[in-house]
Amino acid sequence: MSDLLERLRGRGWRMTAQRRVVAEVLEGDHVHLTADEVHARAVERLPEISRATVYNTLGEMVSLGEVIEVSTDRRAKRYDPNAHRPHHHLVCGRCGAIRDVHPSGNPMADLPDDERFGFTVSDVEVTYRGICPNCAATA
Amino acid sequence: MSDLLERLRGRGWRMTAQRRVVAEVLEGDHVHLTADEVHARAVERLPEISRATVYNTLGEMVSLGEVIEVSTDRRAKRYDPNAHRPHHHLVCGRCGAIRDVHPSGNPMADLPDDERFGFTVSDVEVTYRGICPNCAATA
DNA sequence: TCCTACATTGGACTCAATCCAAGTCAATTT
DNA sequence: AAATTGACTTGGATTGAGTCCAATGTAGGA
Ligand SMILES: [Mn+2]
Ligand SMILES: [Mn+2]
Ligand SMILES: [Zn+2]
Ligand SMILES: [Zn+2]
Repeated sequence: MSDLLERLRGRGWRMTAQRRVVAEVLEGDHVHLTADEVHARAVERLPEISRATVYNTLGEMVSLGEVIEVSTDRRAKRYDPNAHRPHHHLVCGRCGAIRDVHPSGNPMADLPDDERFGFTVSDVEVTYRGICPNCAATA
Repeated sequence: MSDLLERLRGRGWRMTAQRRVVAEVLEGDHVHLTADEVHARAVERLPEISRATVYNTLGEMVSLGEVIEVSTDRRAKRYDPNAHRPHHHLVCGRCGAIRDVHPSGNPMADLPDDERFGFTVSDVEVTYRGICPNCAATA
């Protein structure tokens, strides 16, 4: 049963078939689907669901903090249900595979005061890039 | 005289008025202009320059490694002539101001082997987010 | 069961970027 | 200096991701 769905229900959401399938599609670890991928999988369960609703639902999940948006390239945004454990991303430059990673240390502490230009720094986002073992094998 | 322009000339580029003004617009530190901003400034010097040429020229500078593309948000890409000293970015979430920063330490060393999933990691990109002093003052 | 505020829908629209065929021109050759 | 030619430039059409909207449908409370 959907962990994400349970949390959303608990927030007093009006539950609809559309929202249910979107939440169900986002189950799992290392899930980073585009809106169109979410839509394609949702359609398998609920053929009449529209792209607009998928966008609406994902957008609401994001503003509720239950899903995060990930932009590792300039293509479509990806939607990540792993919102409750802060993490960064490791991306394969060949096939686009994305893994959640948890670096040791705090990258924010690595920014010296004299490199802050008077900014109040509140967040840091780290993207590691490389080649995944699968692509390395099929070199 | 343009440092960037000198490097491009040295690579055997056919020199045109259009390429010259694009290179000149990209002079300076902490420069992170969008293609449209580059175009607007280029038009002041060469009124008939087209958007397509600005895109072409920026794209070539990028593939020559003389300019880097920066995507700190989902809006237009930004073009950064500071390609020869690796750096990261500090971004104001309110006004979009971008500063070049050089964190101490090597963020790539912060990714433990058991968090690499067999990837060959070749690059890391860090974006610090916060509020700039200007925006903090006009809170 | 009825009501209505909220949710869904398809299509039009935006924005950044790319593509293209036709025209232009920088640099080499004669 | 003129001719040549392949690279460069141009405006407009096209694409891709996402947003907006007015009309329609419906979940959940009364
Ligand atoms: Mn993730
Ligand atoms: Mn920069
Ligand atoms: Zn791969
Ligand atoms: Zn600011």
